[in-house]
Amino acid sequence: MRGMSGSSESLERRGRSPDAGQEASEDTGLPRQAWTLLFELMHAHMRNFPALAAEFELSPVQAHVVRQLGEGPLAMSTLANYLSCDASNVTGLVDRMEARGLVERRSSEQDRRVKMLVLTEAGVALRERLLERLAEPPELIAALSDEDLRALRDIMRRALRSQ
Amino acid sequence: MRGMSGSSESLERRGRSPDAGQEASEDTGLPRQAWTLLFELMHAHMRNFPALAAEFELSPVQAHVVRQLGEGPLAMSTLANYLSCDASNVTGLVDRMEARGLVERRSSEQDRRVKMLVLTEAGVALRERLLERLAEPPELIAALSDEDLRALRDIMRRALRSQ
DNA sequence: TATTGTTATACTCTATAACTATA
DNA sequence: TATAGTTATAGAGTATAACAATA
Repeated sequence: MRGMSGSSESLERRGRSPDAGQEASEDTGLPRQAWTLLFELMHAHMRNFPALAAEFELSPVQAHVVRQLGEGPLAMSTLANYLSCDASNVTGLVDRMEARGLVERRSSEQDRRVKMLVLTEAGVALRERLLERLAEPPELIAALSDEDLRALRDIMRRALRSQ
Repeated sequence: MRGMSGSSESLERRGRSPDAGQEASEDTGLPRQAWTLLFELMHAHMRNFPALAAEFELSPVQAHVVRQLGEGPLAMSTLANYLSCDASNVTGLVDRMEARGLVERRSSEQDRRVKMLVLTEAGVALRERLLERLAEPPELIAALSDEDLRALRDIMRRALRSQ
């Protein structure tokens, strides 16, 4: 479909040799080396995201909204914030998802300017299938050894802890 | 801006406890545990990609094209392939980038149906700045210990090797 | 006055279908 | 006939600006 594309090319300016990122003292370059490779893998995968969303007849953004909307009512302004987009876009986005019966607008009783979004029953069901699909590891990951997987999992936990 | 949003929410259906992904036998769930956490970090970061592209007055897709176009002439159809989009879109995309002086169309001499894309001098200069910017590790990664960074780098190398 | 959501407008990205020029 | 790129058209996502309702 569209979106970020994958690449087998390194981000390093020096070129694409298998050990690009080995230059300079290892310690000064270490975060950059690790990040560059991680970024490459990320883009290789994100390239498939629009197609994955399309499996559920969702646009990439809609898939993301369904994913975000799991934790109960969310103000439209909060959603705009999560999506890093202008509030005006959320109106049309929610219009389309509401027309498909995935979400509902409910006026807040505390502040009548605010409209809270909730998934419909159909939305919740779709979300469960989507999350299940998203959690399927791609080949690139599934092919790693158990030792690497354990290490990767633990490193990711430590990285996300600081969030 | 827009795009994938970050989330502090786990993909696991069971919930968002710090050790979601710990359930079941560790070995059967290991790829999924590692992937779920990696996916979370990916999305947290991809959320910033449109803003990063905008630093260079590029749309996300244009930024991606600049990145891809580093290895010399590329047929428009090949670019469409890389972008996982229809060839008709590449016409407009390249029109806009050509108008900005970033790329040039050159008719192939082997097959006069084909047009090869090359970065202009300005395009090359922009690409170098962009790659430099993309290679900057985000805080989440930069904060990891050297030991974790080394392990992460090596695991990513092994994962990408199988590509 | 400030904030929430909407509307209006414009641009980019995307898909499909029909077209052209080559092969 | 088949392929590479274009054009036409339509829909989705995005930004900015102006607006109504509410705080």
